[in-house]
Amino acid sequence: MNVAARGRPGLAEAMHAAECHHEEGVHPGLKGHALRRALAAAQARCQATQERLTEPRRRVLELLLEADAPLKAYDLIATYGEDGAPAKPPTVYRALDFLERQGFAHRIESLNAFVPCRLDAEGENHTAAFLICSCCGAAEEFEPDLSPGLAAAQAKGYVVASVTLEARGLCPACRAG
Amino acid sequence: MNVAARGRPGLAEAMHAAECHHEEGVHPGLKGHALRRALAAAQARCQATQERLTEPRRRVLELLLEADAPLKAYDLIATYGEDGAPAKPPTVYRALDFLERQGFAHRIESLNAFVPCRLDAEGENHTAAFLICSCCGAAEEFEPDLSPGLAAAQAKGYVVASVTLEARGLCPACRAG
DNA sequence: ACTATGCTGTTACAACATAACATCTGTGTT
DNA sequence: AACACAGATGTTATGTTGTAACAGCATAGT
Repeated sequence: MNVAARGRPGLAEAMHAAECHHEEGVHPGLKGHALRRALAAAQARCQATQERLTEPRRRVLELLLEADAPLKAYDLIATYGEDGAPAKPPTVYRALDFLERQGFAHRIESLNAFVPCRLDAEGENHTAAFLICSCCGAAEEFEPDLSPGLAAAQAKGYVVASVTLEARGLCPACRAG
Repeated sequence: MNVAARGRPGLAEAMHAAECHHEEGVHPGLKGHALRRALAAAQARCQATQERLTEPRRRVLELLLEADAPLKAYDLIATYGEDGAPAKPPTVYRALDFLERQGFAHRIESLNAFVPCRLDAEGENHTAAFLICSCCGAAEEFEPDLSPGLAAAQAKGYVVASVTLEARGLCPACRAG
């Protein structure tokens, strides 16, 4: 893999180039005012919970928010420095751990990649579920209805603590194109 | 990680040792006659579809079937040789690709580990879903009811090709203990 | 100021996975 | 039988993803 750092590409561009020629997806990535507003909101939520949005955490969240698509840890590492200098891996992985704990970001297991949480989750730890486009690489978060699955689990005597749900397919744009 | 190869441990034992003292889980792992029968069934299904259950494929499937819990690729690599000699990584990864394509095995993304398919899936490519015990490491496959999630996806215009569903929690044994 | 706790920086390494290419094996064709 | 093709394997090397361990720093409570 190792998509170059310039222009902050992420997964989408790679898959895009390989497979189709559609316009970029559903989540344009934040810039300028919207970006600052999202970071300020995260800051505020941290203050409310006695957590600290320190510089590496803020920076990693910023990179995720700017991106159009899921980012790999090593994409974050490569683009971390404002001057172009890469971060050390633990810096980024620790920030990602924090962001996941706080619900600011999610890991997409099937991609080994990360996205900022796009849902207004003032509410606590929601279950993250994703629709991942095989063509353009975009990943859209949605609120799954897990009731049938959880019922099945309870019927077997399990106590479920968390659920990962990742669906692959084609987004509307790529399906049409 | 790197659990030693002796005794074919897998994930469960590692977590087990670390966290609790329950008896081994839901899927004892096949031996002797049951094992041979499962392998013969796989062989038969391959002949029916013009596929070849070659030696590395058969061996990797055998190791998965014998195990009590999900196995990491490098567990398979380490225990591959009947004489104790390890396999080369591509040997095992290629066999796993084949077994997944045929529906004989599944990858559990959140563990980077593999299990044999425990469902009588004569029927084609079913969606694999797992209940994973955080305590003993056992992973139980079940048939998820995806209708609500798929409906939501279609409502957004997505065409879903495949779904990954992994739930973590406590199995009945560990919950009780 | 003192100290406990959590965060950061750094080095080094472990764990997971694949590219590339040569060789072999089975199958169908000439 | 010889051939050629497709797919499987063996092998080397390398790429990608993730963490352990420890030293130093910052913040908040006493």
